[in-house]
Amino acid sequence: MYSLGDTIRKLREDKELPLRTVAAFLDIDQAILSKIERGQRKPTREIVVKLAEYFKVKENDLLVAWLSDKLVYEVEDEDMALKALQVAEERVKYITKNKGRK
Amino acid sequence: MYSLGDTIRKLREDKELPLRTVAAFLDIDQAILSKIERGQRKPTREIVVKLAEYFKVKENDLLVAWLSDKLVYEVEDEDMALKALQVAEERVKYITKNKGRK
DNA sequence: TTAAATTTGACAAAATATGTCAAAATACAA
DNA sequence: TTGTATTTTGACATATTTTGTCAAATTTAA
Repeated sequence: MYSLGDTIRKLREDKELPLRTVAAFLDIDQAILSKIERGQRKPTREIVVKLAEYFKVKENDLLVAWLSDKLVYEVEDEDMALKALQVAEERVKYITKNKGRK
Repeated sequence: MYSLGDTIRKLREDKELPLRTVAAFLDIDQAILSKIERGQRKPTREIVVKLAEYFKVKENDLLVAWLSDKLVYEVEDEDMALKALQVAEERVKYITKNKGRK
């Protein structure tokens, strides 16, 4: 269960590409990419989509990692983190099920 | 499974209190409280704590509703919402388990 | 030691969240 | 209906957070 940062750092290092190269493709400063890989910054959705394209991995896999990163970040210093996630899960299930109706 | 807004609206209406009164206690504009109750605005953590105090309900119950509201809001227009929540849950469990160690 | 790559931190710009206010809408009693 | 209290709405201001830029410092590897 790896964070998005760990995942893209591995993808980049396996191809032996410098931050500079990937950052240029993404059209962001390499400093940001460095921080993203180490979890100090959260990438935008757009950057995640570009990363999937660049490394030719499934966009959805990266987006799930990205979204769950944000969720973990949002609850991490709360005691009721787990409980809140479980409640949110139930609510999302309910919303999905009733989609379209009233 | 009710949202935080529904919950506090019910608490307030059961006591037949106007927005004005509760908002004054919270030290916010009644317009904000109106929007919070209808889910158009997200209250701050501080406001949620004050609401629990005011209505004499468990602070944690309200905070769980508040946090899960924020989580649902964060994922709601994403296809992979449920998947992301499940991954986040696993990650939080892992983090909690290993808390203290490095 | 050099050169390339990475990391850091101060700062700026952009985006989002939060709050204020007054007017409009609603509810409801007289 | 009218009058009054309550609630809702939306334009706007302020505050906070996020995102990005840049240059210098650090690390890595030859």
